[in-house]
Amino acid sequence: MNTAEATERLLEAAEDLFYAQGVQSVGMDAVRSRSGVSLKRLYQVFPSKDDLVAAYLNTRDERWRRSLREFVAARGDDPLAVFDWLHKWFSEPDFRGCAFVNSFGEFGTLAPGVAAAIHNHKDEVRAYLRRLVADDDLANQLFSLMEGATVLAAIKGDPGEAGTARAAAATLLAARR
Amino acid sequence: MNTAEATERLLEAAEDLFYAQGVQSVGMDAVRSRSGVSLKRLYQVFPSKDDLVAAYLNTRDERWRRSLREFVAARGDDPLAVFDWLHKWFSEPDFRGCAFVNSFGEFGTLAPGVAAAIHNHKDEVRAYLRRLVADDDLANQLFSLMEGATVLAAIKGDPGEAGTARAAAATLLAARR
DNA sequence: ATCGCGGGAGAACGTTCGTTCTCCCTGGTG
DNA sequence: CACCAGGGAGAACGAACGTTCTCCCGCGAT
Repeated sequence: MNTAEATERLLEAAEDLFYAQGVQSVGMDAVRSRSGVSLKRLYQVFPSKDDLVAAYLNTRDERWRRSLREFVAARGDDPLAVFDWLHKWFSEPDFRGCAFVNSFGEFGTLAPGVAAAIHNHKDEVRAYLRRLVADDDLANQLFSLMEGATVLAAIKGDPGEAGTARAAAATLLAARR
Repeated sequence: MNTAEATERLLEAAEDLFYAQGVQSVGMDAVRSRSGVSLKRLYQVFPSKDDLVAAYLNTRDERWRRSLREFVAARGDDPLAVFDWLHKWFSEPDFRGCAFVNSFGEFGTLAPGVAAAIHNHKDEVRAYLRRLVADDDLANQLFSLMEGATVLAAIKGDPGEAGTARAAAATLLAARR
């Protein structure tokens, strides 16, 4: 097994485990078992758990935003499509909320690499929304709705929060015309 | 020191430490040191850390909701006052987001006592908003805005998120008239 | 004064976890 | 075939943590 494949398998295992159970309750041994990559190799690729966590967050950020971007683009960049995508996401069987918000809950401002990844993710999403609606205030309001819907859907296990936020977003969009 | 005072001091220490640093990274020794209550007494009052955590969340829930309720009542139960209260909360120097959302990030659905406390808190807040606006759909939308603003204010350290959510709430309220 | 007991301080125990080390096998090279 | 660099499996190590245990003191009852 070469380094590239080991990296890929490690990130896949880390994402599955960290997202499902939280970072702190997953040991490096669990990552080794699920990935099939030896501990020695693991520590060659990611010298510490912090490095693995940062890499997990950054790869998840990119996949998550790409999925959202492509879905919305296929709907002619309609801002309301964002909330339809949220509904789809919330309905996935292993949905457990925003990985970045959850990690913030676990680490707060303590771990610098983690905090940087969280900030970067939220900044990128906000910038995307601003491009989508071309109105910074409105974009910020939609962002708040997105985050709130995600948190509540995760806690309640109810994808319907996406519909609530969508209706609010529709009202906000209509008020700007 | 009697049991009642020990309980009070333990809960105060637990809340300070758990909220500031997260539950998992605070050991029972730290709670003992800050509270000045011996370990023996600690385990008499709270037989396990889980019990202490559940008690922490439940006392925090009650204080938090009472503070919100009283503030909004003093403004004639104006729903927008909710967001002014949020701004005040976000501006506190030790603000670190919603304790319940953070705990959800740490424990997910794993710890039953914790999960129950989280559900209870969110249900109570939602019920309060429904009483305030007498329109369930609108209440749910405002709830989403509240949660989103809280998450973003915590991550960015910016109390201004309350103003963004307030503006959105004003638009939603106006649209219902 | 003596006894007994509840409580304080903190050592101790067993487990878990991040990280490193040991041992052995493999496979390519001369 | 001899050799050795590298990697796999997992033991080992040191720290941290939840929980329990030991030891001792002080105080109320007899």
